[in-house]
Amino acid sequence: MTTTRFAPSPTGYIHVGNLRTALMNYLIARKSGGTFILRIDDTDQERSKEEYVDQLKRDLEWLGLEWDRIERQSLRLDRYAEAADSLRAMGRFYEVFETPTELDLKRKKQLNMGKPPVYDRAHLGLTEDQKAAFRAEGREGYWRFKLDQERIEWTDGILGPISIDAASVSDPVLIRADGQVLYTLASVVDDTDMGVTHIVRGSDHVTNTATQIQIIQALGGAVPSFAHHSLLTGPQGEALSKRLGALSIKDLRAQGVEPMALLSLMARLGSSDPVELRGNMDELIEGFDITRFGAAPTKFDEQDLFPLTAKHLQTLPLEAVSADLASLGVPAALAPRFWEVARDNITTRADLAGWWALCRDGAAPVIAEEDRDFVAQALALLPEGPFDDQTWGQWTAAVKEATGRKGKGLFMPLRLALTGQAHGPDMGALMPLLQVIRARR
RNA sequence: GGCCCGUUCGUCUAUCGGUUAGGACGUCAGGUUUUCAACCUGAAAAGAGGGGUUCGACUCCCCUACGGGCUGCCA
Repeated sequence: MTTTRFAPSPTGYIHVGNLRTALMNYLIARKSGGTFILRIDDTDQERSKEEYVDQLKRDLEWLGLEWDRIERQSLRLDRYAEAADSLRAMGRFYEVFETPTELDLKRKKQLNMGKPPVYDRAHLGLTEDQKAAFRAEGREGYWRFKLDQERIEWTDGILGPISIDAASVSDPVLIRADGQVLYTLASVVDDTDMGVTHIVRGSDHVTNTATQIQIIQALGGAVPSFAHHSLLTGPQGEALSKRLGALSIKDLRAQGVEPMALLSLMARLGSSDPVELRGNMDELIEGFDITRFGAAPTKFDEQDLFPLTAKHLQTLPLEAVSADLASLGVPAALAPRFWEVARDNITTRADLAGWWALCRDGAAPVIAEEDRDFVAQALALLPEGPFDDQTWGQWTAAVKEATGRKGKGLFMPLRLALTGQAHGPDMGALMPLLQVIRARR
């Protein structure tokens, strides 16, 4: 039974990078008929906010990533305490008293001497008397996990064989002086308890994985299979973290990006499979393969979302946009034709407003100097409204007859005069919707 | 500084020693369409640099450069 999880910490809005992780885990679970858990990693009480939890759920719902189970770490504190006790009992946990300032100084010294900045285990064998002395100074102890200093190896689902020497990593702090359980421990306990079998996360967790494997083993859990995807960078290869604020799911949604466009891109970007618009979640699941992803950092350009959004909108039936049309004030009787005409010419739903304004109010005509006479002559031949399906064909035929113009030289000036734009819907279909011809006067 | 990963067309990438280095997106050019778009066809476009190993290297090894990550009493 495959079980995956998405474990965001609610300290901000989720962004495209988070989505990529969430989606991969979701697709793996769905592909195998397994379970997808949404786990709120809210052990950090100071930074976690309920507002972010709510928005996170809204984002996932909007995207259609349904979770089978939801968990919150803040509700599982006693489980972490039990795990800590058993680590203490087996001698893998030790209490230390260095202050952040002392640790910082130590690291700087090590760096200056050209040594790796790894915790030196100075407080590893502290006696009870020594601990009491530190406490007498007003210090509070916190707890580190004692790593076995051997090479830790695993076969990563994306990176392939990875080998990290535990000696190059500091013994991780798992419980803070104030008693707060840290991510490294909470995550491992949860993954084990919840039966998580596959973990896909960003490659920023690679080193964590090494230490977590040892913790899982110490606790007697089964080591899940890990896959670390590359991190997204901006179009120039710059770290995306600087712009992540602007790339929240919430904001992309506000910009008019459609869920399937976003999902289609994120399920393929960085893989060797082509990015192609998928119509629904099932197709996405069908076409997903984690082994196709590469280890190199992946450039992400949010502009790529818009062509996909446009393409997606073109596939939508009237029902999918009728609410949008109604709120624009498009009469129900005109809605089917309007959607037919407009849908090939919009990037986002918001663009509908412009086309409707054109139909309702007409457009400021654009008439080139050399076409002035031609357009005037043509307008004289344009019948009074309302127009129908035949109007454009009959009118242009008459204009052709009268002026001798044909092809682009015939049509483009008329398009510009009527719509003010060189690009736009099929004129024949648009004519019946045009209620005002401003070029006429 | 240390550790881990990476570097092939503009972009995402294929190639598990021998290929005209392939595809997708984008770009450009034609074509089709009495207009726009769509569509069809075609084209341009790539192995970071230097050493090895080998009959032969994009592919294996080493070095350098560059990019990303980690190096927290954050996640």
